[in-house]
Amino acid sequence: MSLFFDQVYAVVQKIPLGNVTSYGAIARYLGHPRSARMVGYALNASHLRTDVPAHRVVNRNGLLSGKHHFHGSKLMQQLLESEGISVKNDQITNFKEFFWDPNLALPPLKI
DNA sequence: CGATTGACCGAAG
DNA sequence: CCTTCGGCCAATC
Repeated sequence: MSLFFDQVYAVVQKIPLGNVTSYGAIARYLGHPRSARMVGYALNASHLRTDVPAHRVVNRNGLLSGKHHFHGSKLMQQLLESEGISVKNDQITNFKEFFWDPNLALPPLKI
């Protein structure tokens, strides 16, 4: 199993309930600032894992870019709204307030 | 084995 | 403000 994928899952699991983060933020935290696509790819492979709240990960604009990959297109929005996050037109309102940056909240992996 | 494709991001024009 | 482009790396064709 790829270590990078596993790292992604570990970070996503640490996202506090009611907060969201972006693919790029996770990628940067893992030391791959320009491998945000790999984060998305990793989440695509997280279909089997129920312990990975992928709905809390959106793109840098707060847009639900991955909603199509959920069981239902509206499931992602419903999950976010159930956590107190408002979603309008596939976009998180006040995204900036709900944003959770692992680079600030978590201790750095490498010194 | 080369080409294409992603749940992306940032910089440049 | 909007569009274009390069980069990143794995999986699929």
